Amino acid sequence: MVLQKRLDYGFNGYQVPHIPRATRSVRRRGIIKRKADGNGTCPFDLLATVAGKLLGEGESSPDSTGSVKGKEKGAIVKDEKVKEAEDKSLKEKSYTEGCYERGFFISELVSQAPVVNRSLSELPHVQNDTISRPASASMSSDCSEKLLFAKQFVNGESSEEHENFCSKTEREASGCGVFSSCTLDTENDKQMKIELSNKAKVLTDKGTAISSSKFPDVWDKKPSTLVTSDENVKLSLSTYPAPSRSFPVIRNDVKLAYKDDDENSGCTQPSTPNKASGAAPRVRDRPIKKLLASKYWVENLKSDDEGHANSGGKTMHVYYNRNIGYKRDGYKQQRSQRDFPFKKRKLFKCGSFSNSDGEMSTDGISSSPKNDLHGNASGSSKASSGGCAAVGTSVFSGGRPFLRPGDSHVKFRIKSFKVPELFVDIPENATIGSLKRTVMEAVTAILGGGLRIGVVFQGKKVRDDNKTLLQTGISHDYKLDALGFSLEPNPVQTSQPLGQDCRSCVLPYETPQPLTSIYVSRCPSPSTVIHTGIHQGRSDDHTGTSLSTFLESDHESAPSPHYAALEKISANSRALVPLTAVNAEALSAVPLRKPKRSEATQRRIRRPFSVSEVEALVQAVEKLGTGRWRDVKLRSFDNAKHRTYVDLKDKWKTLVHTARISPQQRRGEPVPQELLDRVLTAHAYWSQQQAKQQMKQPSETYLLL
DNA sequence: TTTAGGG
DNA sequence: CCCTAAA
Repeated sequence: MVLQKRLDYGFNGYQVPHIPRATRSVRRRGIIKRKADGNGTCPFDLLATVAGKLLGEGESSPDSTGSVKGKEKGAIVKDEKVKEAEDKSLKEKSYTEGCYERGFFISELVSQAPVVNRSLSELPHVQNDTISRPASASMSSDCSEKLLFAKQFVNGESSEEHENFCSKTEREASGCGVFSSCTLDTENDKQMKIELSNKAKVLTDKGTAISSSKFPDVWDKKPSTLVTSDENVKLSLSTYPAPSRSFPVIRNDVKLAYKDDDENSGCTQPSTPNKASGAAPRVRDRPIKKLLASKYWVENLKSDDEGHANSGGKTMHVYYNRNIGYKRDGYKQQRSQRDFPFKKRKLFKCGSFSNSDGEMSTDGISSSPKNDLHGNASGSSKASSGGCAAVGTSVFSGGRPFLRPGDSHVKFRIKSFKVPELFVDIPENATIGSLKRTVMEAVTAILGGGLRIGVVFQGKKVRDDNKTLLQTGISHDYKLDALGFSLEPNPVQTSQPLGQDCRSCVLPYETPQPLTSIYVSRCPSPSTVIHTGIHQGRSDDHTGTSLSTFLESDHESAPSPHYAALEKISANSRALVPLTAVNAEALSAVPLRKPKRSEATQRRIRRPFSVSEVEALVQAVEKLGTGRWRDVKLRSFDNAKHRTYVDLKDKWKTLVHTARISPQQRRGEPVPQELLDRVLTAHAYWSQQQAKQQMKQPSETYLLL
């Protein structure tokens, strides 16, 4: 759906602002302190990385021409259309074969209609396919959960690969996995879809593309390739919806993570390929590294991939099951264990907010990260027995309240925030750079807007904002009860973009469901940290989602790379931390709430106007003129609840501006020149009309006087 | 509530 | 997009 439309418009290029407006705003508001320069210094590069892999993998693609397209926008589409058919078939074939070769099960499902909002949980195995439509191949195994999973969507078809790290049996036997924490978010159909296009090339090779250690190579060799079609690659970075029986799930976060491992793997944008070697990497990799637990992690991650992608690989499967030491490969297993210590330590570093890099301004909140990672034994067991109905979004808290000598303050420590599912829909010919920015924007949007904090205490959601902590039961002396916070989308509903054709619509949180979860741990009284809390999920009022149970322990189990990956991703969400964490730190009267903005006045998420919307706007304005935004709204955006007349007015303002600047300076999804021309024409016309009125009015009044 | 503009 | 003065 998306693609077609775009093709119709015949443009291809896409430029993303270096620093998304939204980001700046957010930062300005103090939500995000860290600067996100389009240079790859931002933590979100991690995400981008995944895409990078996908893109780089296409070496063997049939339609790979090996050349790199220029930067010109538009005009590239024509030929592409012609080629599309054959390319498609080729790819399809290629992909299919690949899947079969690997013993994947391929299913075809057709969902022409944009079923974006479909509950993922409805179709455990094809959740994302639904979104992409036509032919999608989905691999699945007996194991209903996919711990790892990555996919590639091309031309509506999607190639994906799911990797299971455990079998049903395993899961059952082990009860709850220890890594529920790895879940970014599950049972959440909230997704973010981003679209943009660029010139970098992507290969739609087989599903294999995504996994396996060969990435680095491919990547390095071909930072960017060529594509002939305007296909989109969709990356779904999210947790797999937990089955009814929900188990902790680990997603392909891992994949995101490992890529950056290669110090110099060219996660760099096409334009800066050489940065790979030398000191340069530091600039970019550093942040990533911080997030990434360590190389060890990476290794493991890779291993995982290999192990699954290549059946014969000598990789190990890392299971994060504390109860059962399942091993498929002794060697690897050993290695994994060997690395544990490191991982743990590293994990702390990256997971803890105490990173003193100051970038996230979350310092000071946590003082003893290490302890935090080590769950309290009793707490752990308790947790596991609590039945992990892990739905994904859950919150925990644990630990003992920090008792202060004089007063009765409660300190909270939020261990981590998780970023909800992120859905990226990007043309194959998009550049890595734009992909990065896109993901960045997506994440920023999630973090910066439409979120509110939910508080769960003792398994119940605390809705009364006016209650005091004490009244609620949260006091400095409460036992091991869990206190949780959850990030939930604002009640603000989003409507579907104009009509059916939400081509490049950003699918924000259409439904109010918890987006993220936060792990909180009570600030440890001195050295004891317990962050194993269990909360029986309870349905949230209108959100219909439940805060699920979550358990976490790190005693025997080594932190999983997934976790690390998650942490990395989560790191970004640290942007959110300040709100709560800082408060806690400040230890103001009410540690949990930020009276002003955090709760009620959430900044709306950014929703770039699609071309279709622009067209509608232009058309309306041409007819109604400027200055009648309400009418414009009613006329063309009546059912786009998220577009207010002020928005339309603002959009028009920017459109006029856009039309006046050189194409090179434009950002975001390119607007057809034709439309821009109309904008200028209409603007000129109505300005003139207005001027006439101005001229007329004074005289009239004058005459009247 | 709408407009109109600056931020 | 947000915030607001004005209308």
